[in-house]
Order: sequence, then C-alpha cells, then structure tokens
Amino acid sequence: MPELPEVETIKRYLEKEIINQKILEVKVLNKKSFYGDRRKIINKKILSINRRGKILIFKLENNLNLVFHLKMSGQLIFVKEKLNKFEKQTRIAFILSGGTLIFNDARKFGWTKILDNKELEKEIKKLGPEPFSKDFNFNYLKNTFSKTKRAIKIVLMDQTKIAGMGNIYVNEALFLAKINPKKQANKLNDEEIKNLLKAIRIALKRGIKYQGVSLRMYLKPDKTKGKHQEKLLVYQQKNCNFCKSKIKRIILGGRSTFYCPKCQK
DNA sequence: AATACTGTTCGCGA
DNA sequence: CTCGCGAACAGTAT
Repeated sequence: MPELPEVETIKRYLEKEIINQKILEVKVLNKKSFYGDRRKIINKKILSINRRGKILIFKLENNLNLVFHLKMSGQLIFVKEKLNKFEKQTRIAFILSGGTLIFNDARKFGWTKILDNKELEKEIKKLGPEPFSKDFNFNYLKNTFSKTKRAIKIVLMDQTKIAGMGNIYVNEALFLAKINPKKQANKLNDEEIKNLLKAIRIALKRGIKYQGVSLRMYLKPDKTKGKHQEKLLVYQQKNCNFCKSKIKRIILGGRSTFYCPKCQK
C-alpha cells in the first residue's frame, strides 16, 4: 500500500509519539512477518525514526535497527494502552513503555527485520536516490533514462532507479508532466525530463500534504484516514482534470495505468 | 459463485 | 546484464 508519502506520514506521526520509548515486549503473531531474534531488541530504546524509499527505520540503542516494509497492505498503528488482545490482521505487536505499536498486514507481504548497521546498509544501497535529495537531478534522470527503452512508467516504479514511488504516484507524476506512460524512457527530451523532475516532486509533496491515499488499507498510526484519495488527479479518475476527456486505463508493468489520451500524448 | 482487482517486490527463465 | 511474468496472500468489488 504505502508509497513514499504514506510512509513519510507514518514516520512524522510516530516521531512525535514514540521517540525515547523502550521496547518491552515483542509479540510475533505471524512468524513470516518477522526476521531476526526478537530478544535482541527487548529493553532497547527507540532513538530516532527515518525513512528511505518506502522503508521505515527505527534506530535503537546498541547500533540495532528495527526496519519495516509495509508492502501492499501493511499498517502501523500506535495506541497509548498496553494491549494484550489483537485483531485478526495483526502480525506483530510491540509493547512499548508508553503504549503498543501494532503491525497489521492483511496480505502478509510486509515484513519487519532487526538489522545491524551493516545489514541495513546492504538493504538500502540497492535503492535509487531519494526524490527530494540533490542526487535526484536532471543529469541523473537524463543518464538513467537514456539507458533503457522500457516504458517511462515502468522505469519510475523501479526502486533501484528512484526510491519511493509506486503505482499511484507514478500515475500522478506522469499526468502532471503531461507525459504518456507508454513512452520509452530513452525517447524523452530535455524539456520533458525537466517537467517530470518537477512533477515527481509536486506529486509526492501533494501526497504528504494530504497525508496519503486511503483507498483501502492505509491508515495513519492514529487509525484515521489520509485525505489524498479525494485529491487524486488521474489515478482511478473518470475524466481529465484539465480537459475533461475520458481517462484511459491500460496495464503497464502488470499494473493499472491511468492517463489522459489528449493531455499525455 | 466465479472472476477481477488491489498501494509491492522477488526470483525465474528467456 | 535486462526484461516480463507469476508467485507470495487475503480481502473486496463486480
């Protein structure tokens, strides 16, 4: 489910709530959702929370990291009570000094891992640049796009090329840049690449501003919905927000792709 | 009831 | 190496 803006929203919320809390207990309700020896993190304090792409990273004492990937249906919910009964979809529960952090995941694709700094580095280094970093610039995109004939939509979804965008935000960014998702990446001209760079950042910023897209599973840690589903420009839309043409839906990279045939030539 | 669809990524074979 | 496709899994919509 969550792409960069949703994970960033969760990060910002949890930062306010659980920094400096201690992990008192880890309840593993689904074995496949948890990798590592949970005893290693008992009584360790959460020092900081970071995000890289769609990955969420809790830095703990002793150079340990508690790392999350929510994949399609993961949720992170925080309640101030120390729970001992859980919902059907709860896979892991972290009992903290000031409450309970609940990892729900209907489809069980997501994971939580305990990684030392070296292992974390390995996990992260396969990701492309962060869309809001200096490394993510015109020259990087031009060079990256020039090397592949794949459809631009598929390239933007490739986490090794750009970290953090998924199906929704790629659709939104291409719409804002007025680029056809089927266009081969190496065929984009300089103007289009510049527009796309800007559009990616605008699409992601909008997502963060409205605190994510709650179409199905995604909730903020306080169980409330994001608002971005009400602001989507092209994803799952009927008509173009600019010209009112009927939005087309095709499959690219195995995923639903929405675009305006008139604005995105 | 059966089928299609869903916010992701990995591994396989070409 | 790059690529396209199916699998991992469960729930909801048509």
